[in-house]
Amino acid sequence: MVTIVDVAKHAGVAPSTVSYVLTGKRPVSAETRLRVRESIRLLGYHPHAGARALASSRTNVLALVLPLREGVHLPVVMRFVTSVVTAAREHDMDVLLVTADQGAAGLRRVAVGARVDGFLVMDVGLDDERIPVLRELGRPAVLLGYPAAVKGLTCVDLDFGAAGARCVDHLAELGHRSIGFLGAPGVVYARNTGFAQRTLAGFSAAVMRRGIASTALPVEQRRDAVHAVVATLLRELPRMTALVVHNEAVLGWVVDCLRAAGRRVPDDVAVVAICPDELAEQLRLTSVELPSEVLGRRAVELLMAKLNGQQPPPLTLLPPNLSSRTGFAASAAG
Amino acid sequence: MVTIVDVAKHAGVAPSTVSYVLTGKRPVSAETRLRVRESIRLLGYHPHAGARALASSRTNVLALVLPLREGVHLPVVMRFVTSVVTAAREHDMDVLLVTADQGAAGLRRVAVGARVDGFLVMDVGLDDERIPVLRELGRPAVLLGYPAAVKGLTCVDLDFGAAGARCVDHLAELGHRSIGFLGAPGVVYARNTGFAQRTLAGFSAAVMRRGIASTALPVEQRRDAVHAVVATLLRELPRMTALVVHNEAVLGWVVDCLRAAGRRVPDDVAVVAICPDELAEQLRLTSVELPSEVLGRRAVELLMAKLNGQQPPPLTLLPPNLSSRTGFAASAAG
DNA sequence: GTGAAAGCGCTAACAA
DNA sequence: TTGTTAGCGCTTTCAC
Repeated sequence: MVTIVDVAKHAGVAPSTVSYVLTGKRPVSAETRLRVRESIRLLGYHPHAGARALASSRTNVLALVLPLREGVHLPVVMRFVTSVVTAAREHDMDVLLVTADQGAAGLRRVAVGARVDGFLVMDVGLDDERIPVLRELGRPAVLLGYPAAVKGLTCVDLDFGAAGARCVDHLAELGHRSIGFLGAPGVVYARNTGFAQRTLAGFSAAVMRRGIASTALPVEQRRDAVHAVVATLLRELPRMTALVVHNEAVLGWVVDCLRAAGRRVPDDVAVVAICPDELAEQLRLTSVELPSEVLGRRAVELLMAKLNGQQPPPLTLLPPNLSSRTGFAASAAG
Repeated sequence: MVTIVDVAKHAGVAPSTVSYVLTGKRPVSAETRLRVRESIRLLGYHPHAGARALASSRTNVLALVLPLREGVHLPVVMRFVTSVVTAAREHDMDVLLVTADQGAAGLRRVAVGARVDGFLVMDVGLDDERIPVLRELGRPAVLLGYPAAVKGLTCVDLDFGAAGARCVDHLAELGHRSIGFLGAPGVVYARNTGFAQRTLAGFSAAVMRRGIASTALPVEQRRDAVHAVVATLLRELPRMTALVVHNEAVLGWVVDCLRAAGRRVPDDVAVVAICPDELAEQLRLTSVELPSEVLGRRAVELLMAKLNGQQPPPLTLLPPNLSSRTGFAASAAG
């Protein structure tokens, strides 16, 4: 194995100099730096991660804590994971996967065992049990989603409240006066999940403010359930001309069911979705983007800031971004 | 920070004894072992991963190399990831995420930097560029999917050839004499991806053997494309009474399109899918399971065997498992 | 069955 | 601007 001593000998310098060339923690003359770099390349030297971690108490690894439970849309998680890994690599960081089922013990294990420098925690609920543990561990952490009290934390999220309101505003400006809302499965609301409740709250406040008629319903991820709930909505809100859908898993079925019920989309019912752009693009629906990539990147950047001793604000909310898609509706079967 | 020395002092033994209690690499009297365990618990001791890696040249981390490119079904990847993490934890291993876009350099970096003990590589193609790199690195690796030449490697996969044949056998036994096949997007076949080609090969050989009429077509992941391809199939194979679908992303649409074309499923056209059980269950379709969980677990076990110096066989093929679902077809819209 | 002590490869304080 | 060296916390050989 090639060690730092080998490189030092080869370049005719001290081991510490090689270290400083690598970390940049102290100035090295251009000439030596070049020579050292060349030796590193020639010998194919890669610093030993463990030795580095031991000596510097920095691992250059961050823990990504994933949910993977009912109601989370897997493609969204994957997009997020990808952007986190990519952004992390740009900061010379690797990503260790911790699944939520490992729970608080898992967090403690990787933190106390000095396996990671910090945490990225996805899918944080309004009263998340992991938060006290994270506080206790005292390791830098960034949360996706946010609990009721954000003091002393660092959280990022889409501004779901604003997203719900944005959909209403858009539809209201188009003249709609009766708007339905289809949300996540009931269990998601029962679980006190921040994003679902905040979207609904934003929607409700906006329709209230404008005096628009509305009905909101949860939707399970089964085709027959979608069929039933769409029927209910059409019955309860007979003059409905627009629909906001915050449930990417059933979005396609909702459109199918509306068409099957004789409603043209978007002519009779304008559908606005809160979902990944890709999906909305595919279904040709106006939508508020679920910016997984931006969120992942931002989360990594906030974590890096904390690792560098900075104190970012407790809550970063990304403004919603509505894309109007008024082209031809893709219609096939159904 | 609590170190092994603290624990040793607290228990009144030598640091090495604590180490041996933890690793089990040499017998310790029941009495001392108990005392040490108690001290560990009391002090909340977790060994420092870096120090351990440095001293033992074992990191207890495995690298999971993920694809994340066009044509891979994200939920399947996630299921696989979950089972890998779960199985790894049962062997006291953590999982480091490496995305395929980091390429060969990424593999080299984590291997030479002694960040991981071994590799799990997903979505291996018939002529995968990462294989020579893995050979060169000499680190234990297990591949999911397999290249043309498996000599000296360790590969696991579903026996896709047998899966394709199994579908035909099942349908032939039910009396079907004209069977269609809808596969992955064209690009997947062009990329020389093992699983797609092997399924098709197994299907083709089986229909040939039985003298069954058949047509096979690739399917893109757009609704209109599905509509078109189903129309083509019904035209080309007018007496078709059964259909094998190996493309989970469009499976729902295929059923929709058949029904829209006036064919009852499964009465007029019996559909057999090769897809995750969950999806088939939801659509009430007979299917050959895509056993992500089993594959992930098996892959981890093979890797652990290699890390323990064993030499598992170069190719493990899981036999296909067909579940017949002949209950009522769920019909909603369409 | 247990202890003592020599490293593992690197970083960072101290020295020049 | 660069070199010297003492650890970081653990494993493992050697000795008892």
